[in-house]
Amino acid sequence: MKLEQAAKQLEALGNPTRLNLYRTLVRAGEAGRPVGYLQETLGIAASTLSHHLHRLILTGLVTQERQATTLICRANYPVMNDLLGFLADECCADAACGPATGEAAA
Amino acid sequence: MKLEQAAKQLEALGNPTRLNLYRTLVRAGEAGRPVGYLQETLGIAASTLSHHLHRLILTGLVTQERQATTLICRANYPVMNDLLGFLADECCADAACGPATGEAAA
DNA sequence: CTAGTATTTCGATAATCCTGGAAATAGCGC
DNA sequence: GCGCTATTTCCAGGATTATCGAAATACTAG
Repeated sequence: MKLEQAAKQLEALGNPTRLNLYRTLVRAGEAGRPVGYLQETLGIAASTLSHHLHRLILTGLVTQERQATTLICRANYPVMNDLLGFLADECCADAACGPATGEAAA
Repeated sequence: MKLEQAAKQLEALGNPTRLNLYRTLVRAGEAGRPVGYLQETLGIAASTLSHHLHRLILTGLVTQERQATTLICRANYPVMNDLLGFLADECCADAACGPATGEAAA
């Protein structure tokens, strides 16, 4: 069920620490960021970061790639877009959707 | 901080029951849906529904309006759009937002 | 192989959440 | 006011989460 999947992703983003982490990665773009850098930036314990990262990876929101001893983390844009699409899905079927109405019609 | 607010809203949506509930309301559009109807549709205890509803209301995602003895619930579209905007915010600053690739902003 | 750095896993604690039943409250119609 | 339905609040139990420090693992460089 798609709803279950979406709920898991939303839950993953629904923690300030993880949301912050995820946004950092989104900002970083394709370049991604090494775990160590993230740990310093966010100022949390390495184990805590690893835990959160793991969660984001499980939901598919983030991917990792090894570069020597360093692990590079990247936001998974397609997954994010999918999630946004899921939320906006039935929204604009109704005119009340607000300013950004173009989506549904187009 | 906006991030805290966004995290709370995402957390609110990050529960299958609540996400289902919220989507039902999003689908319902401006007409909204009475609490009783939602309870039957979702098939959960009234107290549980009330609890979840309360949470969605606290985060601003849902509003309520009294109609005699019945309470009508509605999705708050502007808030939803705000949240979607927050997520997509830095995303499309990078070409990677689409199918894949693009280059890093850094 | 050895030393060294980067990252994860383990273990443990405090906090929070989800769920439902029972009781309380809100508003309507008579 | 009284009875009735709709909804919420109170209470409790079991499950999950967030966080960290310490120990273990992964990989590179020499």
